[in-house]
Order: sequence, then C-alpha cells, then structure tokens
Amino acid sequence: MTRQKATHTHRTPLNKDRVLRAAVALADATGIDALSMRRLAQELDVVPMALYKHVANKEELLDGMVDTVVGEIAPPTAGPDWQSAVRGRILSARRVLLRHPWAARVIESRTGPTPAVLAYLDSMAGSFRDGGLSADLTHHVMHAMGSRLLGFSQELFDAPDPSGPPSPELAARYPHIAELAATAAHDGGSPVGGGCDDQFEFEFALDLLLDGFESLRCQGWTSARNA
Amino acid sequence: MTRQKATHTHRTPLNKDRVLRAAVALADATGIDALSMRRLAQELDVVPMALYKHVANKEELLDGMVDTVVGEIAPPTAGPDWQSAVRGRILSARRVLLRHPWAARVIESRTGPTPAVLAYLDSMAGSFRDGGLSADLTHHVMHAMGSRLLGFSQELFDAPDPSGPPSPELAARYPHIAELAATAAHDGGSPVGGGCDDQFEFEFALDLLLDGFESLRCQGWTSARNA
DNA sequence: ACCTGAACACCGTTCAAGT
DNA sequence: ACCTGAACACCGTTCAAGT
Repeated sequence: MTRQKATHTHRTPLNKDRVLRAAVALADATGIDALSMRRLAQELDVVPMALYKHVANKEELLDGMVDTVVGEIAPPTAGPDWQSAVRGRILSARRVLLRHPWAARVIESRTGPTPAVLAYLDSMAGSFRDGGLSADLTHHVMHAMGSRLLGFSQELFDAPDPSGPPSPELAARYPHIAELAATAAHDGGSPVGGGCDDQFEFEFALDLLLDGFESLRCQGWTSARNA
Repeated sequence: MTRQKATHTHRTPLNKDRVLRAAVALADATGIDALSMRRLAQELDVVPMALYKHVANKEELLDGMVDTVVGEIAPPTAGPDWQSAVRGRILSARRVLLRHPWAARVIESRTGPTPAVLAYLDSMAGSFRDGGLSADLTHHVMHAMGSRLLGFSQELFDAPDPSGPPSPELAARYPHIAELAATAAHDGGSPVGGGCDDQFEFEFALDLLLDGFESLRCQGWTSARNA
C-alpha cells in the first residue's frame, strides 16, 4: 500500500481555479496556439473529459483565463490628479499584459466582457468621474482609449526588420516607411539599432490622449454641443 | 458530347486571384470561422489539394485576403490641409473594413505586414510628411494611430445589452458602467435606445488624435527634447 | 451517480499512388 | 509531369458503456 498506480496517483483534486492557473501557465510557456483541451488535460495528468466538469467548454476556459490575468492588475491608487492615477493603473495593466503575451489576443477574441474586465472598466470609469469628467465625456473617453485601458494597443507592425538598414529595393518601393525606420534606428530609443521602443510609443499615445481629455474637460465639452 | 460529367464541368481555370476573391466572398457570407481550406475548395468545385497550387498554405491565403481588402481603400485625395486628407482616407478605410467585418481580426493575426498594407502605410506616412510633420513625429504618430490607420480600433465591449436598462443587480455591482450605459441610451446618438454610435466614437478619437498631432507639429515637438 | 474510453465530425497538410 | 485520393496527426465535444 506504500505504492499507488502511477497513472492514478492521488493528487490535489481538480477545481476550476487549478484548471485556470494551469491553462495560464501553459499558454505562458508554449503560446496560445499550443493550448488545447487535450494538451491541458495531459499537463494536469487527467483525461480530457475531466476538464468539462469544471469548464463548460473551451470558450469558458478562455474567459476564465482572461479573468485570472485581469485580476493581476494593481488596484487603483490615489494620485495628485486624475491623470496620474489613471496613467499609473494603465501602466500596471501593461506590465501584466507583457507577462502574458497571449492575453491581448484572447481578450480581443471574447464576444462579451468577462466579470473581472467589467469590474476593471467600472473602476476605471470611476477614476474619470472622480477626476471631474462628465458621464458623457467619460463615455466617449473610454471608447477612445479602447484596448489601451487594459494596457495594450494594436501594433500593425511588430518591429522593423532588425537586420541592418532596409534593403535598397524595399526603400525604393516604400520610401516613407524606410525613412521612418531610419529615424527609429537613429535616435536609439531601444538597445541596439533597429526596432522602436514600444514602451515609449505606448506612453506617447497614452499621454496625448489623457492631455486631450483634460483639455476637453476644462472646456466643458459635451457631445450635444459638438454633434 | 453535348453533356459533360457534372462533377468535372470545364470551368474558368483556377488562379490565385479567383481563389482570393472566393475566399473573401465566403468570409463575408459565412464568417471567418467557417472559412476552411476544405470548405473553400468545395465552394470552387475543386478538390482541397488543388488550392495548394495557388497558395502555399492557409497563412498565405489569409495574407492574400488582407491584401485584397486593403486594395479596396480609396487612394489619397488632396485636401485643404493635411488633417482632412488623412481623415478622409482613414474614413474610407473604415467603410471598407465595415464591408468585411472579419478583416480587422485577420489583419491583427498576421505576423508581418503584407505588401498592400505596407504600400498603404507608406502612403499614409507620406501624407503626414507632406503636412509638415517631421520624420520623428510622423513615426510616433503612426504608432499612436495603430489600427485606426486602417479604419478600425479595438472595442472592448461590442454593444451594451440592448434589452432595456441594465438589471438592478448589474447596476449595483458596476455603478459607473451603468451610468455610462444610461448616458449613451439617453442622448440617442444611435437609432433606438441602447447602444452607442460607433461611427461617432471612431471619429471622436480620430479627431482628438489628429488635433493633438497638429498641436505637437506647431510646437516643433521632437522626442529628443521630451524623452 | 459518477467517470471515461471510444467515436464523431471536423481541421491543415503530407505523400504516395494513379493518370 | 501533373493531379488527387487516402492517410496522418491533430482538434472540441458527444455519448453510451462501464464502474
């Protein structure tokens, strides 16, 4: 009785939380494309169908993973002004999202917001309202921020080719892109040569938007007046 | 000889363009999730493997579909100022993307920009440069625009529940969200009651950014001075 | 009542056999 | 040389048979 069958070793019994944490860890380690119900079950030493006792289907698994990740974002902090409070929380969200590179894509793919996302957005709206923005302006401001509220934004190009300067024929075909790439490589915002500083680009857009919002707030902007 | 075998009727021979146009039409009609190599082949009255003569694999098919769609965006038009030229083109891109609701998600999923996307971005960068923005500022501005350059942006919530006002317990749990939903329903920017006017939200953020860029241009902003 | 193996209806893609 | 059917290695999920 000191040995149990290896295939049925008595383990911490499965529960939803353990399933979700294993799924997040697996996605972190192997990427979201390699996350399948079968692969996850294998990781948990469980038969695939055992997962369906804790999540209804794969969609619910992905929803749960999103909530797990969004739950890692730091709570709101008091700041000298509304802008720095919002800014700090968004940058915290960004650090979380960078730890889980698959999360942005999964969040995008959800049809509706999950409870943790709703709670986060509600709290963020509260920060805008506390800062003196009208409900009307807050509404449009939330839309304008889009995914940036959660610490990420859609980058259309990952990183310019890091292998030296662009090829001559590419520069000829896309002269303006080549000029931008040359500029980025020149001011060395990032380690060596190629690529741009994603963090700088994120904060550039974030601050431009926050400043724009504050300016509208000061003007007493309303959509009725401008529509 | 007046009849041919129904299963091998002589048709316009397949070529890459015909494959891509059929794929776009199929995605338009049935959604991107229903687009499989096998289903597309069936639509073209062709055996699945025949597609692989014209596209290397499914990734290349999706790349080609993106290029087909981006090719529908209107060329740049001359405007009284750089802002209205850029604005007009982006709103044209938006109309194209609304015709192909699957395209935004597919563009996001590409690892690198396709030729037509590069050409579009190059032309857009040219518009900023012609407007008097420095190469440095143009670079950051392109990043700040993100997917908005192509006429879409990440909406975190599709549309608030259209079935009347939010339930009491939801309003209690997410008071600020409920307030925003009530505001949106109130000012009736969209047809009846619930939901917000996506076009308004898009233009609100677009104009806020364009105004911010113009303001930075006037100030002679450079990243070196502000870093 | 609970658990689970086999099966179903799909995928994208390889490959060898047919013409 | 070209084309293509069958096969491979996967999916998520159903379902009936086992305990």
